[in-house]
Amino acid sequence: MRLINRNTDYAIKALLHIAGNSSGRFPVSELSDVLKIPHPFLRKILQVLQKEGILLSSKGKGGGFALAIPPKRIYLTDVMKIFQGSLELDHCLYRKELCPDIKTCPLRRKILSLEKRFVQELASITIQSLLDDKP
Amino acid sequence: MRLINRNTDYAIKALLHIAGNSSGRFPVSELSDVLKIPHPFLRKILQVLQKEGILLSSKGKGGGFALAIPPKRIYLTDVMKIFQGSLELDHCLYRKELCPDIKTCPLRRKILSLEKRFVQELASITIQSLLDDKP
DNA sequence: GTTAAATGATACGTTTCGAGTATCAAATTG
DNA sequence: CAATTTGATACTCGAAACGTATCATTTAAC
Ligand code: FES
Ligand code: FES
Repeated sequence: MRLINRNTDYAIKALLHIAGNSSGRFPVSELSDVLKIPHPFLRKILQVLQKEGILLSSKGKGGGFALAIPPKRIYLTDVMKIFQGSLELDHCLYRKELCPDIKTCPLRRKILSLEKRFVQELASITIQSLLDDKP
Repeated sequence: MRLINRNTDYAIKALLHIAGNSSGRFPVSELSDVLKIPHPFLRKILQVLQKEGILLSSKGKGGGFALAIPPKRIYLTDVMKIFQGSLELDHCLYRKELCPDIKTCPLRRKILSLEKRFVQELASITIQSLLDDKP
């Protein structure tokens, strides 16, 4: 099962690098170098994080990206939502509204309850907590 | 997030139908009719379940599929493994063996522990337990 | 002010994979 | 034999994931 896609993973890695090194601005060139992520791809990702208010950016020489909010307030689930959409563990193939079985589907009830707890646990992970875990 | 794909879902629905109606053999034609699943697609799915020892099959007139083992012993996670591969919530994009960060990746540890509990809970679901839930 | 280095915006290409179809062969029943 | 069923397997199609390319804009340093 794919829990986390590349966009999210790269985003988290970039955020960890920025949060873990308190210099001012990090240009994409530095990040893509250190993290071995294709430059234009990472750039697109960071631009999204900027639009979403997680990163600040400045153009021109000496520019780059910096955190817009403290690592404690950057949640893994936020990043996942940005790059992967809803976190619901959608077992149902049809769009929920259209599913002919939604009333009777026995899988649905079971999974909804498991889902809730799982997402709650996921939601406790922040950039800060990931940093704290590092050796 | 896609927890369950179409193969798995269709497989579960077919298994529920078979388990819930104690006639002898269920030809694909009947199942695909009742469950509104394209005939050749469902057929392929049931053939896999047969190979995996979950269904019995017999050819020819009056043939079809029947459970090979009791509903209590058919686990959702077994079906998921068959059609979706490993249940690991693989956050890592690279194949595990090749991932350059596998030692240091802070996401990995966090997610592995959440994963364990989640899969354990999933693993409690069987065809029988789904049947019992039905109204 | 010119130039180099950076991001903003956005369009495009490529690969992968999920979902479903098509076909022929083999078995079973009557 | 004829009809009905599964076995095996190759193929198509479309969407989504993944990644590239390009041009415009801003900024700092010289
Ligand atoms: S198949 Fe749609 S809710 Fe279960
Ligand atoms: S990125 Fe490979 S283990 Fe985390």
